[in-house]
Amino acid sequence: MLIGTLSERTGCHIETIRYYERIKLLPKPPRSGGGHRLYDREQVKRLVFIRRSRELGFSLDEIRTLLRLVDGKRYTCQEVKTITETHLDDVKRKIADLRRLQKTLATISGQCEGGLVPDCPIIDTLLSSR
Amino acid sequence: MLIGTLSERTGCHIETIRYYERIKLLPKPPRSGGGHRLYDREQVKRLVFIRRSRELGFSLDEIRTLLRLVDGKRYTCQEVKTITETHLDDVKRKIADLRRLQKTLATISGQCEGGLVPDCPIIDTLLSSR
DNA sequence: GATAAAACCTGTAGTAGCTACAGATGCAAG
DNA sequence: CTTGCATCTGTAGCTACTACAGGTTTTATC
Repeated sequence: MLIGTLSERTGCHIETIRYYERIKLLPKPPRSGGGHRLYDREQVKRLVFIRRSRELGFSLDEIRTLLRLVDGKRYTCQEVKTITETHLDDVKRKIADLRRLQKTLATISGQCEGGLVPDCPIIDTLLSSR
Repeated sequence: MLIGTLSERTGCHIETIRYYERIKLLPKPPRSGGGHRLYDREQVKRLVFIRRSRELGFSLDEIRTLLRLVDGKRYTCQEVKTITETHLDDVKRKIADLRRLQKTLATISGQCEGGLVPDCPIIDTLLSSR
């Protein structure tokens, strides 16, 4: 299987696949006589794992750790669960931060009538130190 | 006022101030005989504006636009309000995305008992293409 | 006036996670 | 044999900073 096929089957861009190889998330694949990368079904599985994890917001570093656990086959549920829950806490914190932002933005946006005058309560808010 | 003082008064790191100058968010300040940057109160105001906008999640590009409007003094409330509301929509979208993530993560984390067996429902989820 | 310490200077490289080239090959079909 | 697509390597770009290294200026103390 050539890189283009792997790309289609996983939904990862070709450049991304080569990038993952460079940073050692994917092993160096064997090559054809002309130097083209050759992949098998095992690599499809691995790349789908990576992609799925990215969709869930795991960092490449967290994914590297997960893959090491899976590769070593000596992982315990506890290790995996800990990584997941740490990440979940991150997500929760981000949501809380964004909610606060949303509130402030809605407030200052609501104060502005969108008229033609160059005296804008939004700008005023941004200019005042707090 | 030297860069260290500006830094203290605005809460921006010195490196960040120089960075903002490099990318033309801040104008090049006059220099002392020895080449040190000299700032006045006007620049404190401008930098506070930038900082406050960053805290609200505006990108440097959005801030550049806001500053251009303020600098030109020919902005209307409508222009400012549009930028703010576009940004607010962004924030709302991010919150929605993260909520979905949170749900999925909580679900898969809940399926896992955290035992010692190397058969983990989290890993299983990540390995399956959907 | 000498000296030491703090603050400042420039320029460059690193961070995350890709994406986008340029310019050179490999390979298959007509 | 040539056209055209896929692939190759290597490098630079993106956001918004941060962190040096190695040098100079300013300020404080003696």
